[in-house]
Amino acid sequence: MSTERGADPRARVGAAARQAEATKEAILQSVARIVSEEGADALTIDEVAKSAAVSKGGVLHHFPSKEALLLAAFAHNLDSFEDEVARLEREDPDTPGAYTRAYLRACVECFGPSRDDCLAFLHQFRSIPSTVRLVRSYKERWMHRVEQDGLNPAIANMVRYVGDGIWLASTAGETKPASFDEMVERLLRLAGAAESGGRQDTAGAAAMPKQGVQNDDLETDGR
Amino acid sequence: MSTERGADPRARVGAAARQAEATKEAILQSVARIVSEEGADALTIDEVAKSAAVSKGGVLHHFPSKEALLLAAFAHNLDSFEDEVARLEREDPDTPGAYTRAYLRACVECFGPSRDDCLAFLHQFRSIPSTVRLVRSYKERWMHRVEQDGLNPAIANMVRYVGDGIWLASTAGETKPASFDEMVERLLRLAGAAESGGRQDTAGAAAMPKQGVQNDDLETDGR
DNA sequence: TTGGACCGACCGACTGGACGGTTTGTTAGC
DNA sequence: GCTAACAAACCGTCCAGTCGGTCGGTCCAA
Repeated sequence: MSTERGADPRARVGAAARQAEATKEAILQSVARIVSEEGADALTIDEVAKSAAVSKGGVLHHFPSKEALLLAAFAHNLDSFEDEVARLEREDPDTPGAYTRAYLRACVECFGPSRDDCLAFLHQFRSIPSTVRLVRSYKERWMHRVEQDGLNPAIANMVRYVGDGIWLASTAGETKPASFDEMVERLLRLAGAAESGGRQDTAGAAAMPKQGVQNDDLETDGR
Repeated sequence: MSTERGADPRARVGAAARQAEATKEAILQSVARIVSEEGADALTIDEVAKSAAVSKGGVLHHFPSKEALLLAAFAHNLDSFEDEVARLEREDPDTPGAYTRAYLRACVECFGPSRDDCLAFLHQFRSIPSTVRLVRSYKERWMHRVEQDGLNPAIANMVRYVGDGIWLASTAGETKPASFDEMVERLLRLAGAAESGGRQDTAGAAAMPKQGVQNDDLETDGR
């Protein structure tokens, strides 16, 4: 879990600092809960404050604007998704396509109870440039990982699109169709057979660092 | 094209009525344009009115609320997508999977210039019940068509998820990855080979009528 | 055919509420 | 006592929806 938001230079400690960190976490969880249970339109700062048992000023203290709040929550969501993919990848033997299979399995989990974590931030894609950038960097990490995965990129892309489609369906309230499991099985088999185009060079693995919330343009803490 | 919005009982004629219909069409097109070019947040009634060269009162005259306007535009969008699928299906020999292949091809077109028509109405899914119902009826029509398609439902579902994923990627501003065409080819082949579970009975084809904008709960015209 | 009654299409100023953000205060840890 | 972590009242803007009104067709009786 990447709850520690990347080594703050002026690392603070103490009871107060820990309390503040807990408050931030509560705020982010409230955002996720509201969006998933009541829809994106219900996401107001006042509502977040009430849900997190903090005042409006408290929310604005940690996240200087609603945009910053959205961005942080979005990043938090993407991070935990990537953590989950990484966890699933570790459970799978190191054959070509391991990452892609883990990615698919993580997407499938969206239909379970953890669906509440799937934030419906789509509506912000176009209007918030920083969100667009965040999604782009997320996709670049994905491409980077796929490159090392030694799988036919056409298959990897297919899996990604299916994953996005599953996510979309789940946020729209759909339930699993009868043939769902068979479909997943088929895809896993596709991603399991080393169709490959030959393993690309694996040098520079993990060369692309995870960015998390740290964005150049939008500080999420203090001023 | 289903531009004729289902036989109005008290069928009016005359120049005024035609003008009114043209105005409604202009309003709906403005909604589509604004959402695709400026994002869902920029969609205000004032903006729609300005773009359609109509007054705010004029917009509200045809669509009694913003919700009704959104619903009508969404239905309009879904309708034209289904029209496109139907057109593509007619160009494909009548083998099992014809519908599914047409569906995929229609989704692929989202990456082209017609992407502007892909309304980003997702953000309304949860908050507007009538929209949820609309999407559900749309999916039921899809299921109905797939049933007649004589294809393995797992494949059909896979294609649908990929289509949704493509749509999602396009609204997020992504471009086609290098392996895109190969992926589509693979899927088309999957949907072309009659993996089947045997053709289901074809009786009652088109038994499920298209609903279009006519909803029980939300009139879009008059008062 | 014409004139008046009627109606739908459309206009635009106005209102009331919601909501993002600011400012000023208060408390507690270091 | 200085600063971070909040609280709470407050402000300004934006925006959906209302409402009184205008204008051009349409219809029908004389």
